[in-house]
Amino acid sequence: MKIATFNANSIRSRLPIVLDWLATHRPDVLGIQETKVQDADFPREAFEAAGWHVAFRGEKSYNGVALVTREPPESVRFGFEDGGPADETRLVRAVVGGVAVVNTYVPQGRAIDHAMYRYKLQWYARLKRMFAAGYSAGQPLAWIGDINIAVAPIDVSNPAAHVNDPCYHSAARDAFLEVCAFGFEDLFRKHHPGEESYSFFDYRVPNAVTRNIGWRIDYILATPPLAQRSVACEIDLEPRMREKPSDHTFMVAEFGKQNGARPAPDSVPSR
DNA sequence: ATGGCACGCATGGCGTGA
Repeated sequence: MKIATFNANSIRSRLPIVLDWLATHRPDVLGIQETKVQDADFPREAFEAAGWHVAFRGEKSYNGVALVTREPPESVRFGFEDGGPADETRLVRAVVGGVAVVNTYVPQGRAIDHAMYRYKLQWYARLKRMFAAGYSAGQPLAWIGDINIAVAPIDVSNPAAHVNDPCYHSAARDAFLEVCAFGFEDLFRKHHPGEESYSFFDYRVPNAVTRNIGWRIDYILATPPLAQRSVACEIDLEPRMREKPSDHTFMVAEFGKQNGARPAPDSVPSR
């Protein structure tokens, strides 16, 4: 099984790159963030013509998430259901091949003295409650997406220069780690301890990819039953080197067969 | 790396991203 994530920075602008990547890598599920398109204009037909299922929720210009799958997904739901802002264009979840998948576009935060930063911290707290209420660390569960945190110094170039950046500030790192305490393991770091690799490269930095100046802010996180099955997790820099790239690139994790064959009874999230 | 890019928009400069 393969699970992948990609912040597209406009799915319409990135359609050729996404369709090429899907055809080459054939993931079971690809979570996309920042589709930047309202649902009526989402290029659904292009995915379906290529044989993919796609579930999406977006808005004009901003945000937007999607799940692209080889098989029809089960139990697709958008947004929080906790009485706060649903943010349906930042959170989509489903069950794919017996694995629960939560795909998020966490708010970036703008600046640590901005209201959106407080909202970002609340977002992690809401995620923690959502996982605690609807899932178990004993079930195969993946939390994927643009999570907008470099969690350790090796996850951003020149970390000392970014201590007040909303994607590296200690309060946000702590809030992210609080969600991870539910039982998530960072699969890229599991397979590449100590490696300084990034998933985002600012357009404004010349030759950022070849100079390796960027951020690792996209993640594939897994609960123990799923993490134990992971055999690889890679950042694919090739799409970031193409013409008209996103500023992020793809990450993909591969999993071996589960022990036993059938999912645990609690593998479907409860309401 | 942060003046420098790219996105979408009832566009012709602006808000946003990270």
